[in-house]
Amino acid sequence: MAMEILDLETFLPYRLYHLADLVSRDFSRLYKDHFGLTRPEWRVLAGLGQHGTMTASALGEQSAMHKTMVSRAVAELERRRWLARRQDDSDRRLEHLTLTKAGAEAYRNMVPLAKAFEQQMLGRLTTSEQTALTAGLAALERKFG
Amino acid sequence: MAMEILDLETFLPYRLYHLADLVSRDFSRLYKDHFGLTRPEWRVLAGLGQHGTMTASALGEQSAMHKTMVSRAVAELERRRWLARRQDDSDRRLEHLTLTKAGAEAYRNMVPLAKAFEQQMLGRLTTSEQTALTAGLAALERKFG
DNA sequence: CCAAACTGGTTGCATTCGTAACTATCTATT
DNA sequence: AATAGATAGTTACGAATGCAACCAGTTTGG
Repeated sequence: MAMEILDLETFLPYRLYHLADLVSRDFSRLYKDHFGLTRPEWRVLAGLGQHGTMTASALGEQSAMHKTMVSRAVAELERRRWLARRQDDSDRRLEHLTLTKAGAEAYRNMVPLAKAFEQQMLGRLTTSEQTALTAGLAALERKFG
Repeated sequence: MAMEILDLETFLPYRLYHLADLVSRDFSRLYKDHFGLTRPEWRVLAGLGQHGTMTASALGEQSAMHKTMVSRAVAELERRRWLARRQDDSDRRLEHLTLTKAGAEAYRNMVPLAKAFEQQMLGRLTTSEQTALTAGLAALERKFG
């Protein structure tokens, strides 16, 4: 077969996707097994924990989620009483979302686990590998994001 | 709120996933719009184009796909007459898959598009950024894959 | 040999997710 | 004001995916 070949293993989009899938699958056990959260729910929790109060659209922008996913994740976390909604006074389309005590508590428990996961991940790399990785990702983000 | 904060934007699993999602979504237009393929179908095409003849399990391993996805993608490509199955003589559970003329033709058309995409992606980065990126990804792959 | 365990591949079912259409509200133009 | 166009968020539906159960064929150990 005298045709030009594409080597899948070294093809950048494939490598990225595959790695992200592996890591994400691994990480998801943290919030799935320990807290029974889906990925969108975890992201909403993370967003509100980090920023205090946000609207659904702001959440969507910050964590790169489609508004339908935000909507469903918020509904579920509200059902659990992990967050509360408050209507905006001047614009009644807007809802300000905040973690409840229980939600903040869950966030507080989650953060060290997440950081430990990341550390364990980076810990497997040498310092120069870590630098290369973050520099490379940052470069891609600058051009893509 | 005096709690430890996790910064989502710089959290490695999130960054990886988000970038991969952006790139993959962008790249998928190539095989979706031009050839009407799904991602699993594209990967099967790529695997067979690269390796000539493979079994379904080999495809699954090479391209990190669940065997159900391989099975469905193979069925669809067979329906299109882009690949053909041949039973193994000594082990009748095995099927050897090969691209047909039409499948090879599609592959031949696809490869330059994929390479151009990758080049365009890398082209936005400086040489040292490219080196950093591939080194960083390779390091992660060594420890994770 | 023959039952038990294993492997390649398919199918049914439940979950996840994205697109598009919808409701309600707000803004801008006239 | 009144209407047209935008925006926040929800919902309904379809497509993609994963898990588990399954079938057919093969290997292994008594």
